[in-house]
Amino acid sequence: MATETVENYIKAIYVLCRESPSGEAGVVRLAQEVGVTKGTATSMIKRLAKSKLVKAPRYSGVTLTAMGKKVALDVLRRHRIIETFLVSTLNLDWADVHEEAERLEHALSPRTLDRLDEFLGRPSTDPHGGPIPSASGKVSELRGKVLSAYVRGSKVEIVRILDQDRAFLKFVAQSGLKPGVCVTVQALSPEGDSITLQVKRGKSVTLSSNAAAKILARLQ
Amino acid sequence: MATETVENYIKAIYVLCRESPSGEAGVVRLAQEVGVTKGTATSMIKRLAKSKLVKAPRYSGVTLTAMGKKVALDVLRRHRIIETFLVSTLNLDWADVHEEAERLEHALSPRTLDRLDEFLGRPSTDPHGGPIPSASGKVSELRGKVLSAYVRGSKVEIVRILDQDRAFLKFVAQSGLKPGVCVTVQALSPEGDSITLQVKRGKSVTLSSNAAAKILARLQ
DNA sequence: ACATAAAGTTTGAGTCGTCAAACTTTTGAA
DNA sequence: TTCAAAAGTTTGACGACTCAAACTTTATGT
Repeated sequence: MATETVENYIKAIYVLCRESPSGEAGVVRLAQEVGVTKGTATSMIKRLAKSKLVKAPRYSGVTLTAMGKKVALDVLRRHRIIETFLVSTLNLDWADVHEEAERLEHALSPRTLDRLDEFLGRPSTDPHGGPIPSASGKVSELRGKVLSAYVRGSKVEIVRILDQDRAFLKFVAQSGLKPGVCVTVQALSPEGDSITLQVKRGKSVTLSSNAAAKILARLQ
Repeated sequence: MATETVENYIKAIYVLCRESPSGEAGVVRLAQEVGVTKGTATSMIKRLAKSKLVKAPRYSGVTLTAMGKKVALDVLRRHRIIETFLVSTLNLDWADVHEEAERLEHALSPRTLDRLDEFLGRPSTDPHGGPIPSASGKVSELRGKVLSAYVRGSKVEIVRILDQDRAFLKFVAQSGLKPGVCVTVQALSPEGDSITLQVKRGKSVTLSSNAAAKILARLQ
């Protein structure tokens, strides 16, 4: 069984690979994500490579093996089910649950996880719109484009928030941009590098394109 | 903050002190409880003593300091609230929840614990009848005597199961001796070293006095 | 193209929690 | 009372995970 630390590295590598265009995770970013120095990350990567969880050519990017991916999806499943529980059953703040789930995800037996999943009604996404991998390790990455990719006048539904940073989530919730909400692209300002959304009549929000790139939406 | 391992030792010491007549925990029993060798237990006790969580005169029994007791009650509170959740909300088997809670109890933030407690309706005991310490660290040890202490004909209510062993709990549940159930002492056999209880009309159970000493009950 | 910054690796050391085995103290039964 | 067994302690070693700092390789900007 993978240790808690190993699970954390694997999960971080998975996330980094997803969001990097090359599909590889860098050591420095990984170290930062896990909260260790780069030397530590390097030596852990070596161990992971030895146990066939990652591929890591020297002085190059890290990628998960099939085995590694399986572990990652398993951890992610636990993480997202717990987040869902914390928000929808215990009414914890949307922005706070990430760190809490981070700790709980390593302590759940498969049986308990399944009961929890059942109790929640087998949800398909977590509160941030992140898809919950199935028990057999399948994820349906939600179709949907980054907010900044739409043109003026588009009516779109928020589908997912990609960034788990507390402050950002707090802002997003404040602005009423939770998954499921429908908004209209009111203005695009290339000079101002920003996008303005109408959330409902009379209420609109302006985001930097950078921020808008962390929010996924789909037409209609 | 006490590490997970430290919390486990402290909790075990608390439990052993409760159940030993001298009020002290022995190293061998402690090691057994925590699942390590006695040498390991000794060295951990030293560390605990250094951080003022236990008193441990050389070659003598271990006891908790006020600080240690506070930690113990905090862990116990988490443990019992989680057990309650697992049984009453997730419908996990009565006999299985102990080990599960054992892992989860170290991963809950105070805020989440309180929400969980609220969700459960602020229960005062766990599914085995163990009292749940208050957030401020108070326990009301349930009044009630060991089953083997009653005389023939007594009508008593099961109050608590002291042993957390899976097989024993399984047997107890099977026999219908959960906390809250009323039974009558039908027979006492000093020769057979056993006690027979009538659980309901037509159903009776026989226990060794040893087993009966692990079940607490109170009159009427 | 080449200097240098950034990314990645290595080394040496430390902490935590553990074990096995040798050792010492206490205890209890003959 | 005495001496073996039980309880407790010490020692030396190990694996997992970490750091700081020195080092090497790769990428980049002028």
